[in-house]
Amino acid sequence: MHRVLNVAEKNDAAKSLARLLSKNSASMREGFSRFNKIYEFNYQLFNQPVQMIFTSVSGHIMNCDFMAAHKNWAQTDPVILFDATVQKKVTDRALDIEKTIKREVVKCRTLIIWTDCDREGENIGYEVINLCRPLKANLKIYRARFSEITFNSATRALANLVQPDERVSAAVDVRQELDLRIGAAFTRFQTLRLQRLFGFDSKQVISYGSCQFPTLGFIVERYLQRENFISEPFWKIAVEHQTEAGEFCEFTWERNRLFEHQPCLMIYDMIMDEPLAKVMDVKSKNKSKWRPVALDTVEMEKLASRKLRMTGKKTMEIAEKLYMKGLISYPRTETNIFPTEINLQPLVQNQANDQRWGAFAQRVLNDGPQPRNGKNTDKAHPPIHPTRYPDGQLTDDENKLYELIVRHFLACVSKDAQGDETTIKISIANENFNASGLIIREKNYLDVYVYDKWSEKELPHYELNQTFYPTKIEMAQGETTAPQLLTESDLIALMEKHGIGTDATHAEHIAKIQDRLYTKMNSERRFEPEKLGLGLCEGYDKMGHALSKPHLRAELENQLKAICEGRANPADVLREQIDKYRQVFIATSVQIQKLDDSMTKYFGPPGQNPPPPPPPRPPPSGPFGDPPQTSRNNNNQSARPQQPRPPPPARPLQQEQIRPTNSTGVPKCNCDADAKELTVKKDGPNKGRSFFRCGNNDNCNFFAWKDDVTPSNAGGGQRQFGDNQANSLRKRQQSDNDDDVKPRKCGLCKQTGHTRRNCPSLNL
DNA sequence: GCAAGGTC
Repeated sequence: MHRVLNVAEKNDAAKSLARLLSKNSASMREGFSRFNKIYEFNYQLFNQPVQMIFTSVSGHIMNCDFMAAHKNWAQTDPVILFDATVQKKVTDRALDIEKTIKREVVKCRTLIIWTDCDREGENIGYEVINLCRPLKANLKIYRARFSEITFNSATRALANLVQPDERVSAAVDVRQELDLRIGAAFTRFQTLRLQRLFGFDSKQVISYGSCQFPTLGFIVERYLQRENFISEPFWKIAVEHQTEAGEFCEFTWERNRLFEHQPCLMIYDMIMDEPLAKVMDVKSKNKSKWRPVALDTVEMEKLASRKLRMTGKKTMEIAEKLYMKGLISYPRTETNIFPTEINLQPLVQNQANDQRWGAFAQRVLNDGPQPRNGKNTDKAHPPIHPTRYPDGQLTDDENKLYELIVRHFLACVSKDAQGDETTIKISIANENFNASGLIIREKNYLDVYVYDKWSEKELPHYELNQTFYPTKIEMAQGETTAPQLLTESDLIALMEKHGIGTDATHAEHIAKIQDRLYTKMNSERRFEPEKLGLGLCEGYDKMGHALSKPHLRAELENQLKAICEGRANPADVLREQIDKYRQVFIATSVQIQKLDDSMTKYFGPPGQNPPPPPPPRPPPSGPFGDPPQTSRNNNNQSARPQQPRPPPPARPLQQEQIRPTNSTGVPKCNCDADAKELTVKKDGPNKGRSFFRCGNNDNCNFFAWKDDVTPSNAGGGQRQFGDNQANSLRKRQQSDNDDDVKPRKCGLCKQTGHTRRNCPSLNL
């Protein structure tokens, strides 16, 4: 009988595939590796009986590295590493696996590759093929393509065997070689230089990597955005109403906020002239809050970070343990679609006796589990889900993560929450304000998914066209606030978005840049760069090669895709990329002073060992404060941040309306003379308020309130009144300030020929 | 002593 060697990416897959295809009749024996067993059974393949031998690797069994001659850091000029010979060979820890495969393949006529159907899987397949081909003449080689490990999928793969895809594998070879050459060259160069100049410990590696550096870059970029942030004031109008029954309702302005004080004040004045609110629209509609989509690795890490305060790395370690105990499915997956082959019923049933969520699981069983699926599939693994109920003790962390996975799973297969949303639109003096309320009808998934909140808000009843006087109309000042530092969840999302790392590795990159002392998680669990991270990013950014930005990696990713799809030749891509990075490397070594200067800012001048204490906290004058004096470098400018603090964005409207003033705070009028300060004498809300007019020309229409041209006084006003007071307030005179001015002018812009109602300045 | 990618 012919023998067929089948090799999967890991033992677990080999075991499951053998079990499914043999209908549970496979026998197991040991190989050389204690983790990778051999499973055997008879099968009908190509219309003839064969003996199937299933075994596995453990991911990659080979690694790409330099030859011994180039492994010595001190004796190798790093630039050579762009051209030095590299070789791929079996790693020490995979020697046992190699031995098993070599022993088994010589007994077989056919080799079938069952590695994961992604790019790395194809490459791992070729590692196996390259091991086997020299040992057996006329070995027939096939690739099994399967989207999940189920009977149907595996049977279909065997009935439709294809050839392995050399292009896909070649793309991975290109990536491996580039990552190695670039990583090693920059790491050795900067480590040796910074150790020598700034006295870092000889054991402290200052690494560069095409994933770790952009990850650090995200953190530094956000940090600098915060440091350089300039807050801008804004103004808004808030309306509140308390009904006679005592019910309370807050309305928000449809314009949200304005960045200029004057126009906001004009509108506010207009509203205060006629503060009668009219209900323009009352809408009520069903609103659903969607249950979560099936769980993939990225989402699990983000959730665990936000809800369990667990780092991505920790989460993956614990998930791995749960997986090894058979409690959850494979935790490294990009798939958030449940394959139709998976029977969800028994998986829900497993949870039905739990005290915490058993009753909910029972409800799901009664309705029939209906997963909410996302849009991604890696064609290798299902979404993360519980596979059985624990029968023994779990650690605290294991319990927490298992609970998260179960609750997410049950939520995903249950029903969306249902509610009724009411929105009320009112208009006051042609300005619109909205209020919205929510009543939850059915909590559904929210009953089990304790991580989501949906807050109810009840509104008073309003009738269409009803009018009322608000209890409070307030013009409030606020200011824009700086963006927050990144959480781990933010960081993972950014990496995902820019294609930095894979679902299996981003937690490792985040851990690595902390190990390297480039960044740390602060007490609020947000990432702030350390001096070393800031110095490195700033230095490289000044050189202008965007090494700390994600674009280079994204560009490589596009080229790899082109290789996979046959649009690009792997050798060409490799050569181009190596040439490009060699150039970047050379340019970097020419401009390395820029890195030294940035490092000097944080670690003091070079040549001192050990490094001096850090400079004092930067003064508020700039993002970094003034650089310390360097003994070697007289040109302090070079150590300054290259980007000066940007001026606040110009706001032309504001400049027209809030006039520049002279040293005593008096503005120029329209005929360019110093304006004249007057005070409102007439009784009314503005009595006693100072304003400016042209001092010498009746035809000059200039007017400005004094508190509008005095920056320290630019805040908003606040007025409160009850319904009974409204009449007196809305009768504010538009000519309060026009004591001695004829003819009457617009109360807003002080021009003649129109009134507040049709003032052109309201066309904001 | 270096990267990133698999996996135990």
